Amino acid sequence: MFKELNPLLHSELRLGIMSLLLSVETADFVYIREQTGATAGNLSVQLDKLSKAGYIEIEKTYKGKAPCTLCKITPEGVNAFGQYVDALKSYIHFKDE
Amino acid sequence: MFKELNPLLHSELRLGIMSLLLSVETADFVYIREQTGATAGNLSVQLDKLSKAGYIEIEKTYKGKAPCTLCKITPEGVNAFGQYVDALKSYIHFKDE
DNA sequence: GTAAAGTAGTTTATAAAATAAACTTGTTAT
DNA sequence: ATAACAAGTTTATTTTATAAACTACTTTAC
Repeated sequence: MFKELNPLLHSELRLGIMSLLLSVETADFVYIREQTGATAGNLSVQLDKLSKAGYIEIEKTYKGKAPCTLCKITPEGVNAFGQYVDALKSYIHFKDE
Repeated sequence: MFKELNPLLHSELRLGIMSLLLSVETADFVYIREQTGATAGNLSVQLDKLSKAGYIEIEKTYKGKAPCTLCKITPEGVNAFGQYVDALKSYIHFKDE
């Protein structure tokens, strides 16, 4: 009846991160924090989870002398997101758009 | 950027319950348990939360001699669900259907 | 009739998760 | 040098989901 919702994606912040990364393909820590409104601590933890799951890749670089954490969605991430959306459709009937 | 996802609805089981009640308009405890695959304990707790939020109404009746807990979505529930779906669209681009 | 097994549901205890507060490391401005 | 700031991380706290254990009642078997 209802498809299982991947618990890693069924989280407001992680869903926002993934949604963002889907649209821009690469974003740094500060940008993600600003766009999602998350606290740095929370963001750090959630990025770590997504990274460990293989849904995103994290590269630590520098922007000038300041550290800069770059994030990028992986093909597995894109796939998992697609499946999540598909599962959502068993709960919700989307029309329009 | 991203709309807030009502935490009461952003839960796999509660979303399933609400989705179910939207389609049938009235369902009893056992039916909901079967359709969602939830354990009785978990279902009891989540129905209570939805009821306390005013999203569903619970009526305790009898089916013959056996107790029967009837659930029905309220207008506020319908409305909250609609807003939840709307918020989801800020995270996800739904096409088709 | 009474013991055993089953049904419907609740309460309570546990495990997992989200989140923020506190901290670390380095940098820029005074 | 010292103070204030930026980018993150680690740790601690609170919340939440979930299942296990329980209650109350009913039916079935002896």
